[in-house]
Parts: sequence; C-alpha cells; structure tokens
Amino acid sequence: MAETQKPTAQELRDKDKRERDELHERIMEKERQSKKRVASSSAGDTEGPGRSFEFSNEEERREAIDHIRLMARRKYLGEREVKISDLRGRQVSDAEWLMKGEKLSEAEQQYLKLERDLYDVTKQRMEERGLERPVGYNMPDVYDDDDQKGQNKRFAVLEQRYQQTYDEKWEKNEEQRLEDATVSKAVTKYGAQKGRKENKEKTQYDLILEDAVEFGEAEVVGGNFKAPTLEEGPKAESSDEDEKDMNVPKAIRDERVFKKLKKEADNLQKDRKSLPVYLYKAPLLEAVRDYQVLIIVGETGSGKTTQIPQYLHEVGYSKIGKIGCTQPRRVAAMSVAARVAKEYGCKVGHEVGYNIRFEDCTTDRTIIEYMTDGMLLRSFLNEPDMASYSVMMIDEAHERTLHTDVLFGLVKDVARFRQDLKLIISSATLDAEKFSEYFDNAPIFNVPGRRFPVSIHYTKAPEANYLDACVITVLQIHLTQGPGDVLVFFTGQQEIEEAMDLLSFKTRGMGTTMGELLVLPIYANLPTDMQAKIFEATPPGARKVVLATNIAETSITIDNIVFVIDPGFCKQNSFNPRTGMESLIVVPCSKASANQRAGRAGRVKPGKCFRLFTKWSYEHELDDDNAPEIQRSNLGHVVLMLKSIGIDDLLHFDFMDPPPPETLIKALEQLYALSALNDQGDLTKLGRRMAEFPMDPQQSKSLIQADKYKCVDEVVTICSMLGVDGAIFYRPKDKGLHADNARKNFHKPGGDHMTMLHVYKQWEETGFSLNWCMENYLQNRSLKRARDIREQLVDMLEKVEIEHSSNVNDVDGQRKSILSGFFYNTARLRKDGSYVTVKHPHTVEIHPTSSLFGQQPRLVCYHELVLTTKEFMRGCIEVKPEWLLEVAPHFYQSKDLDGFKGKMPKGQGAASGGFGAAK
DNA sequence: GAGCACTGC
Repeated sequence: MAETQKPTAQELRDKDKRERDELHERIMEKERQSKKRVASSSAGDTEGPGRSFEFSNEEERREAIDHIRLMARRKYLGEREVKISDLRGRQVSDAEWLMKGEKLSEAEQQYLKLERDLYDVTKQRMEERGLERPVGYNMPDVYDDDDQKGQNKRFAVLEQRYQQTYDEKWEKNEEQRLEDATVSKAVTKYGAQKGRKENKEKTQYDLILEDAVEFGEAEVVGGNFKAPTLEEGPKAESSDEDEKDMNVPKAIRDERVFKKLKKEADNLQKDRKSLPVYLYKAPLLEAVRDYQVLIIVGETGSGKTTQIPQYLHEVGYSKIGKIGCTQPRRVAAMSVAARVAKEYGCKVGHEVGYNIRFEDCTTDRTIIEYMTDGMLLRSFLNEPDMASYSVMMIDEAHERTLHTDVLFGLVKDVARFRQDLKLIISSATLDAEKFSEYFDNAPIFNVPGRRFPVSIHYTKAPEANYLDACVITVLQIHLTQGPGDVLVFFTGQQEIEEAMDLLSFKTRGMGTTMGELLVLPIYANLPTDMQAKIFEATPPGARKVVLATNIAETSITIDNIVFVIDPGFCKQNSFNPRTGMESLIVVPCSKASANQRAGRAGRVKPGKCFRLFTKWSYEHELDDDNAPEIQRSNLGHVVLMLKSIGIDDLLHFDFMDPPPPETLIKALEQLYALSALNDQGDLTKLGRRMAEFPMDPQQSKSLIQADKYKCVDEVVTICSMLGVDGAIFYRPKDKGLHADNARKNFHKPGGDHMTMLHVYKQWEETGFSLNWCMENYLQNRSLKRARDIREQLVDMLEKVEIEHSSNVNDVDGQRKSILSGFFYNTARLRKDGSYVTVKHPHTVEIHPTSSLFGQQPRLVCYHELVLTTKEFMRGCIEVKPEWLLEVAPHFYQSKDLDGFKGKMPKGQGAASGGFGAAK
C-alpha cells in the first residue's frame, strides 16, 4: 500500500538501489543452494514456496516458457515495469522447474534468480505480518488424479515436440510472441516510443540498449486476447435483406438524423454478424416457426438477448404483434433496449423501447419491447391474454426469480389458448431439460457462448477462517500472479468492511516490492458515488481488488477481472410460513452460483478462480441450484395478484417448482384476514382495489384504510419509505456512532413509521437536498426511490378513487391506518420485558435500531419479523389495544382484550394473558 | 445493545 507521505524520487531511487544491492548479495549467497535445489528437483516436484502446476496442453507450456524468456530479456534490458510476478501466473519455483533443462542465457538466469529472491523477500514479509500460512490450491481440472507418472510422460513428449518448433518460432516471430505473452495494460506503456523514453529515465539499472526489442503497437495486443470472431455468416443471409430492414419509416424522421443513425447502424451490423447467435439465425427462425414454445440455451456473450428479437422482427413477427422480451432487472432492460435501438437505427422508445416501473419508454409504434418480468406480470392485470404480443421471450430464465416463475405458469396457460403466440424461454445451460419438460417437451436450441476459459483452483483442505484465507489469497495473487484485477465474494457489508481492514493492516508497510493494491468495496447499500469507483480504470502498475457481495454475481459486471476468489457462501433470505418470519442467514452457495462467480473471471481473457473449499465439498456438499425464490418467499402479494388475474385454484396452479402449500395457505389466510378474500376464497371489492397497488397486501390495505382516517398523504409517504425498506440509513463501520446519533435525531414518538415520515418530510423541506442526506447519514438514492414510489402511488390514488387527504398531526390516525393492514403483526409485552406475538405465541424482541427500543410499550405492531441473532421485530409502532377492535373487529373480539382494557396493573395484566386472537 | 444478500411492481 502507498505510504502516507510520498517519498521523493531521489529517495525512491536510493531505496531501490539499496534493495537491489541487498538482493544481489542474497542472490550470490543463495546461488549454490538454489542450484542444488533446482538440480535435485524432479518434474512435478512441489518443493519450494509455491504450489505445483501442470499445463493442460503443450501450447500453454510453450507459452509459459516463452513468456519467461521474454520477461527475462525485458528485465535484462532494464524494464522497470516488469513485475516480479510477471510469470503469467506461475510461481517462481514453477519457473525454475520449467526452465530446467532449457538453455538459459545470462539474462534469463539472472531473471530467474531475481524472481526467486524477490519471491523469498515478499514471502518473508508476508510471514512477518502473520501470513505464514499461504493458502494452497489444487488444480483438479488439470490433474489426472493419482497419475503423476503419466503426467511426466506426457511432458516428455510435449517437450520433445516443443523443442522442434521452438527456435524458429522464437526467432522468426519474436514480436508476435511478445504480443501473445504480454497483457494489454503493461504493453501500452512499452508500446509507444514516448512511454519507453519515460521508462528509461526512471530506471535505475545500467542498461544495454543496443539490441532493444522493438515493441509493437498496443492495439494488436488486445486483439490477440479477443475470442476468435466469426467473420462470415452463412451465405443465405444476403446483405440486401439487412438493407431492407433498415428502412425505418422516413416520414417520421428528419432525413439527416436518419442518415446518421443509419450509418451508425451499418457499422453495428458488422458487430451483429460477429455474434455466435448469428450463425444460427436461419435454423433458429425455423424452429420458432415450427414450434410454439422454444427453449434457447445460450451462455453469456452469445448475443441472444439483443439479436433474437431483431431476427423475429426481420421475418415479420412484428406485423402480428409486439415482440416482447423480459429481463429480471431494470438496468438490463434499459441497456439492452438502448443497444438494440442503436443497432436498429432508431431512438429508444420508438421502434425499440423498454418498459420498467416509473419509466414506460414505449410508444404506439414500438415493436420490440424490453421489460422487467415484474412489469409483464403486472400487465396481466389489464391484458390477461397478452394480446398485443406475437412473441414473448423470457430471458435469463435460469435465474428463477419470483416473477419469472409466476410468469412461466401464466404464459404456459396463455399459450394453450393462443396458438398464434410464440414463446421463447432463454436460459443458461443448467436447467434446459427441466424447462423443456415443463413446457410439454419443447425443443431445446443450443447457442454456444463466447467466453474465455477459467481454471478452477480448490483449496487442499477446508479453511477454518475464510475471511482470513480470502485476504491471504488476495495477497498471494498480488505477489505471484500476472496483471489482472481481483474480485472477492463476501456475504455482506460487515464482512467486506472487516476484510478491508484486515487487508490494509496486512499490507501496511509492505513497501515497494509490491505494486499498489486498490481495495474497493461494492454492495447494494453503498452510496452511489462510492459504487462508481469500481468502474474507474485501474492505474497502471496497480491492481484492483473488488470486495463484493452477491451483487457482482449477476447484477453488475466489472471490467478487467481476471481472478475470482470465492469462499462459497452467500446470505439467503428464507420465509417460514408457519411463523411468518423471514430470516437472512449465511448458507453455502450452490454449484450454479459458484460457477456463475467463476465465470466472472473469464470476461476479458482466460482467468482463474480460487475457491476456498475443497473439490470434494463442491461435488458432495453444494446443492446444484439455489432454491427458486418462489419457494422461500412470502407470497401474499403474488397470491393477491394471481387471484385478481382470475386464477382461483392456486394450490393446483401449474408452478414449475411449486411453493410449499403452507406458504400459499398462509397467504390466503392473510388475505382473508385482510378482507381481500371472502369466506369462499373469492376476491372482494377491497381485494381488487388492493391488487392495484404495487405493494404488499398489508400496505395496500393500510393505504386504502387511510382514507377513513383522512391521513392518506402521510400513509402514502410511509408506504413509500417502507418500499425502500431498510436502505434509508447508511451506517459505515468507521462512523458508526455518528450514524447512530443521526438516526436517533429523527426519532419521533409513536414509532418507526413516524420516524420515516419525519425523515421524508425533512428531506422534502430541504428541497430534496443531497448534502442534507450526507450530513445525516441518509441514502439519497433510497430517498429518491421513495419519492418515485410516492409519486406512483399518488397517481394511483385517483384510479382507485381515494381522496388525497392529509393530517400531519393525527399520529393516532396514521397509526390506526397502519394497524388496519398490520393488525396481524402484533406483539405484547411480557413481564420479563420480552415480547410475545399475539397470533401464534412466539418470543420476539424489538430491534435495537427501532426508536421504541428500550421503551417497552405494552403493545406493538411491527412491520416484519427477522431472524438474525435473535428474532426481531423491525419497524415498530406503539398501538393501543382498543384500536385493534376498531380496525379489525372481525379478527379481535372484546373479550380478547380484557387484560388490556382499562387500567392494567403494571406488569401484571399482560402476563395474565387473556389476550388472544379470535378466529 | 444489534447489524440488511439481491431483485422487482
């Protein structure tokens, strides 16, 4: 890590010189030993500081040898930027072993010695800082398990073959080899003449420049690492066709704009043809023609999301109806739409558009529409037969989000009575057969992806402390591996903060032997400006280490990641229908997740993934897939929506993986209690109104009931704030106390909902000030989102015919409104100070972040139950027993409240019980 | 006196 005070250039030079001299001495001293060791070690010997390694093919091996030679030459020529770790991911002992038997020039010999020594020094430094336990990895995907001898034999053959071709390759095509072996970042510096000069000045070595290698232009290098592009498509695809399709209606467009767009689009057409999916265009369209439902399996990078809707448009499906494509995430829908619009040659929102919450970017003439899956689900309320679509593509189906899963059932149903509707289910490999089975054996269409190989390294033994092991692995990578940024997966903010501390502690004072290590956190609750930092380019010579939560698994993609460290855990939310409690607990992640994480290393070039668990546990202990969200969520909202679409028999609804029946029953029960369903299980008028709102049924109920207490405006605000749930307050570890104080300043009598209302009101008064948010440790992004939700809800009020009333001071009215929806969630105080839920007796506590914490109100209504270290009620308000009779007379009876009514002797009435739910 | 993974309408 960088020192706090930047040393002067002279100091640096002196220091470098001292270090070099020291090193030189050590080299001399160690030479004999080292020679002995190298000489005595046989192939496959794992002696030395590093792990052993094998090559999967000759080419890799040859590349490694060439690379070492190359590095040696450059180092010999005084290239300062050549790092000790530039063995392209090999360790020093590996290099020594590898070069054994090779004829080594002086430069090469020196280089190896230098490597060895620098390695020893850094290792020593690691040890001094308590890193004495380097994490060992296997490469089981390359190893033939117990076959060390076979390995040796194979190498002998490879070596022989290699020797024949080596010389001419090296001599004739040195430049090419150089480019092959060097990574773009480093070469950019060496490439340009200017850069060289600069380096020369900086260097402290006495240089021999006569035979300096001329380096090629930097751009070439990137090209070498690009995946093979597919130059020519099938002959059947004539360019005329493309030409014709570019004829967007001219009448509606200014000629010049059109020309410009068309030119851009023409260029883009070339890119389009290089996508793997292009090769499959004709057979794909045939398959769509011949079958109503088609499963498309395409890895990332195949171009399916952007291309297939366009192909379908080209052959005329858009004449029958819109071509829809769903995405699980908003940003994905937006960015894909933007890309396709560009390719098509129109503005976003014209022929190509997207539709997400708060932002309907489509018009009458939109023919290709990207949307979030939740949006499509919602549109079923108005258009249950998807009449305006001729094709619907459900993308990223393998992610199995709650919404996609519900869509499957609906869409399958629609396809039965709408023979003209084409369905495309697109997924990454794993679940294809399951999808096919579910959709009545629909054919599976495979499109290969375009990704770089990622080698997987498992630990040899389980790691007791994975956080520690992660940090050590980061350092190991940094000290021994070639260029490329590192991505580490953690389970949450807390872990990330700890890891950052640990990492900075262990790298403190590591000095100049180490390149700079940029440690950057990323998680969803991180303020936006800090999130943006991970997208900034890594400065030359430095290495970026991104500590991420699951957010980096699917939601965001970081450039230039070459190494992934995966401890194999994630936090998962699961819902217990019996207690109605959600719990967020750390669980081992699934194989699918692990592979997804590993894949993040192979986006720019071949990468490596270090898994902090053994291969055995990968194979035997990890589940194949994550449990689909639908099986571990509260389905209240979904059930209400399905009911209002007209699905009556939910227990027999055709789910691909049905949720536990208890969850459905719980949801139905709750809806009945809320009077959204009648005793026949049919939707009531109230239920229909509730379904209009994009919220949980309880919240919808609260909002509708607020009309009665004439405090709609306040409740709307509260609901909006609940909608961004939990992400309002930001609490960085290092400023925890400040953040806590800031939060306490917002506390208002009545409970947490009042606090939220207060926060919003204040924010509004400051003119939605960003600075004010920062001063008070509030997340501006979340508040903005709350404002969006609020606006949407206010718009909806008219539709549902609710008068926009307001009464700021009627705190009781506001609380009664909330209680109308959440009367189910009540808990009363016991004499020992704990709380017990009213419905199913269950011990719970007020969450310490609540404003009611420590106040011990007799009866509270909570927003949700969460299990962390204890079972906590989050979002509490104090309520009065008689309110329950008022807002839920069908649920609570007068006699249930005997213990509470009137004057209750302190600490006794509650304990005497008599307060239970009537049924 | 604890601590919120990630989406979405």
